[in-house]
Amino acid sequence: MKNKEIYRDDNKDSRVSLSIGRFIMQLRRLERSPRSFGAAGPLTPGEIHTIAAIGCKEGILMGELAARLGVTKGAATQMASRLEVKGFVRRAPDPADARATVISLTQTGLLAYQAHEELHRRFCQKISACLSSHESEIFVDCLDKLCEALEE
Amino acid sequence: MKNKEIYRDDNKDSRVSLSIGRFIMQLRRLERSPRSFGAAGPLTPGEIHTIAAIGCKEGILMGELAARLGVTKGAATQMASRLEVKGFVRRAPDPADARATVISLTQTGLLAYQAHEELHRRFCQKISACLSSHESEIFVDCLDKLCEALEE
DNA sequence: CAACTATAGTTTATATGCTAAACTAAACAG
DNA sequence: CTGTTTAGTTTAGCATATAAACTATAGTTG
Repeated sequence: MKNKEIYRDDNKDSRVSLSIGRFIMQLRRLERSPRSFGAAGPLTPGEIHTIAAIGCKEGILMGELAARLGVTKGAATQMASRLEVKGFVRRAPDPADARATVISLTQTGLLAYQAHEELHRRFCQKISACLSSHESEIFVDCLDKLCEALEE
Repeated sequence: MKNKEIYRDDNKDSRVSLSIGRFIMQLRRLERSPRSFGAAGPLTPGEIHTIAAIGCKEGILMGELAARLGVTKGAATQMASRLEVKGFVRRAPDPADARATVISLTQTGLLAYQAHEELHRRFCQKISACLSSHESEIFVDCLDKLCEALEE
């Protein structure tokens, strides 16, 4: 009886961990492929994530961008440079602090940003179609708990 | 009233999408740092994942390894080469098919594998401590649903 | 005020983790 | 037997970072 209980616990946890593993694989798959956003031509995952982060906040500074993306300032600078060359963003000195750089989207960048937002909206709709309110709540709760657990 | 309903729906879905986003950031953070497994010295995420995939199945073929990891055969070969140089795996021709290569763990590789398994066990216990049976069930269900949705 | 420290961003070199393409040898099909 | 497919390997290149070194600016202290 007691043994059976332990068995069930183990089974439950590896079911969860298996599903998490699959979810992660799926996320990885999605994260790997360049795709088109608007009329902007193909953009790598990193590029569109950066555009999205810039589009979220008017007049973001380079250091803020780095923080938002969770990368080093060097990485953010390199990506911003690349997107500037491609015509998606503009860099300008910050009037309030001569050391700082303000990054903004060009018209092309804005198109890409908007296309990404639309995709995001579609994703949210998909979630809506899949999960009930109750499920969503529990899912968010579990995922947040998992994130906390992963902190250690 | 109807408008309010839509508002609530949007809020629900962006809660989910926000949590997923956070989860992804956390995964990224974890995926970036080499760590020690057993007495094996530091191993990159890719290395330990490959060791884990090899350890899972006795006498895995290179193509199977690639499939399991969700990468190209070329990528699998390169990683196996690297791990062979480091002494974690062995490569041998498959007796059943001269084109094929069988990959197995060395003693060092096995130590790393076992250490990773122990970590995995700890993770499962952590999940156990965090989530009730009911939560787990719903969580798994949601994850599986989202995986399917993400296929498109 | 000057000297020192901290900070923002940039640049460079390097590592990790892939992919595609080209190639070789073996297996399979007709 | 010939032609096609398949397994693995190798090479070149790309994406996405990091650390370190650097320059210029801002802040702090005496």
